[in-house]
Amino acid sequence: MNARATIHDVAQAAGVSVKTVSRVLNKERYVRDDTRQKVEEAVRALRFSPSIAARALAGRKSGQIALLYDNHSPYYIHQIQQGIWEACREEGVRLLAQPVDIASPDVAREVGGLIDETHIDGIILSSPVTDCAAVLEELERRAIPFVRISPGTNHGVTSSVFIDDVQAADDMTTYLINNGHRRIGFIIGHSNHMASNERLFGYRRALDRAGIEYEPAIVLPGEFDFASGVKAAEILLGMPDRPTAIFASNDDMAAGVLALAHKQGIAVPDQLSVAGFDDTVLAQVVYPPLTTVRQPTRTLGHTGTRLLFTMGAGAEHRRLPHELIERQSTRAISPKDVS
Amino acid sequence: MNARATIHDVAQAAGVSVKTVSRVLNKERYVRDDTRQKVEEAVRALRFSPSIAARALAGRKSGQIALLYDNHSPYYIHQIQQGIWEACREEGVRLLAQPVDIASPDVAREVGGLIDETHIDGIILSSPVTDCAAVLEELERRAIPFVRISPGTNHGVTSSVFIDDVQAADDMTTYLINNGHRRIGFIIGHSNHMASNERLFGYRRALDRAGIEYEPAIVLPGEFDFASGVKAAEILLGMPDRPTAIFASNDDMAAGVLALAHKQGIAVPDQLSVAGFDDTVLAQVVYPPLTTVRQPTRTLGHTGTRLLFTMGAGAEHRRLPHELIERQSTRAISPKDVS
DNA sequence: CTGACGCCTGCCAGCGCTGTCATAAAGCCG
DNA sequence: CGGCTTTATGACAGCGCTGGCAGGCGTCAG
Repeated sequence: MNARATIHDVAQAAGVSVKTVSRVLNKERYVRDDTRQKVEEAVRALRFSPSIAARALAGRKSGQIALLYDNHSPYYIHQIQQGIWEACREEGVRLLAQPVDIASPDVAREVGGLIDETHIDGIILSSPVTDCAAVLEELERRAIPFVRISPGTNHGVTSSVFIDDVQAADDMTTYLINNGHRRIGFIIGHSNHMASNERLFGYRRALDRAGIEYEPAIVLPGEFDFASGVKAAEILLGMPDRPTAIFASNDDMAAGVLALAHKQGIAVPDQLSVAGFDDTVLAQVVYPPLTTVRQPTRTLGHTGTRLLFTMGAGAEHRRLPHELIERQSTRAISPKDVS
Repeated sequence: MNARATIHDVAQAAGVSVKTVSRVLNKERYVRDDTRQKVEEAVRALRFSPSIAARALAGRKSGQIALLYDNHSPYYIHQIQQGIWEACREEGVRLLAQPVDIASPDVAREVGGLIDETHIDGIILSSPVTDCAAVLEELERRAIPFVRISPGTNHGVTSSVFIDDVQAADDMTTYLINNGHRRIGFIIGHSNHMASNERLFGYRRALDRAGIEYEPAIVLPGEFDFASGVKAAEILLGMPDRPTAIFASNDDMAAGVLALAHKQGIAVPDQLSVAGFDDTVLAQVVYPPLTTVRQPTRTLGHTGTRLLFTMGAGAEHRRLPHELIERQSTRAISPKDVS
């Protein structure tokens, strides 16, 4: 009752050899149906769960994968994680969530240590770890399968899942333009996320197409967090001729803009339109709820994990659809509204 | 270079036996200083990381602990996790974060499976898993050490960390009363969190002490999430004689109240004071920033983990201080303000 | 000088599984 | 029916580490 059951106990209970139990557990071929059933019954009766440790030691795989992240938006990584977990559960695989510091000189060693210690047989990288050269190198040296979620760079040999950040930012910018906005402030994301550049590029592309001149003065750097959104907003809203709309590269920064607008008594969306990106829970929690680009975070995690499990078939790059979500933080203006 | 280094490689490189290497790795006594240094050098040179799997299999401990959670506030568990991770890193222990569903009839089996599979040597329970009878029973049957973060019930044999929820809610209510509020709406937390009752109790205690009658009509159930905050607010703010203040049992629900107030054009804090609980990041992200009770989440996680590591010394129950954080969502009213 | 004891190190078994190989039974073909 | 392949099962070694034990050496009291 107290001591854990081992494969030997199961074998004895089922009247077969340990190897046969092992075969059943690993769904191998060449086990007669009635044998399989006997074993399965014994497993249930003894509440047997195979030791990952013993498995990892004896075999080639451990049934564990790891998620590496260095992302400061809890909502974002929470949702990614959720999707990964679901996929893992379907597959009976355990997940190790591991935060890393991609700026640290020891990242590679740490990731290497993680692999050696835990015998994980696959890794999921979330942005911005996806583009950390030291980590990628280490993973390749060890020839461990991995997939990347929202990577910024292309990579032939390994799978990835992502959305079209350029097009998404273009869509949002175009939406604002179609709503009559001509001066649209933009807050760039954290410089270590490749997506930041792509979103900026999409913004510029939409502007270009509409024949609106790009104004560097109303394009400010940010770091994907609330505080940097406030900071950028302080500059943008302090301008004598302030933009009529602000498009922030993620929801956290958009929330910062909203907060400052409230504080300064600028009505959103009546006097200022604000748009975000990601559609994390945050977008609906602030007031007014944010018009934003919905990124299917959960699905990104889920799909990425599935790709990892089916890696044998070669690298696959899957683009998932994004969606513009119109809420109450943006409004159409007529040209005469512009001061 | 490619194949992982084993303890044998290290032993050979250092010119000692594997057992001696093992002694150095485990900081055992009885190793000469120069031997220790030779070994440590070899470890560094070979970039050796001991296999957790082999350790777990051979020895009594695996150097892994798990965090069990079933909490839908990403900010909250993120911060708890943060604290735990720091403590783990100090100790060279790996953390497995595991979501569970305490309402599922299989929780116990799942937790048991986790223990069997991973050989973890300790568990941290976060609320509300802290009070899930099935889980507690399973853990006790297996005699695995665990600590509880913010448990609702007392438990002699195992350590815990918590804040005084009753006092904290009392403090906040008293603060509102001292600001002239007499009709204070209250939104209860999720019924499966013991803290919910305690906060309600603190609210009532403060009311009692001030000689204010308890009005069941303005005390509504919630579920610790944004949506339930909105729902409760719809009722409270729809009353002909609505409360002048609303105290929500956590920040997520307070954010819901804020959102509805905005939508209905009720100015916060001028026409309505709103208070939250937890002081997660969310409290500063909404507008106006929430007056709330700061719970030292990170420290709760860190302290809990330390208690787990030092469990041998017997169970310890540690109460951490809370703090009332005054921001802009509350305001004093004079009696005549009341309609 | 001897014995007792503390310090340091190495040998070996074995943790709970899977891989490899051997072997037996069953199916198939002309 | 003999020789072939396919299916089904078991024996056994060994993954990388630690626990238990044996044993050598130095120190110190008697």
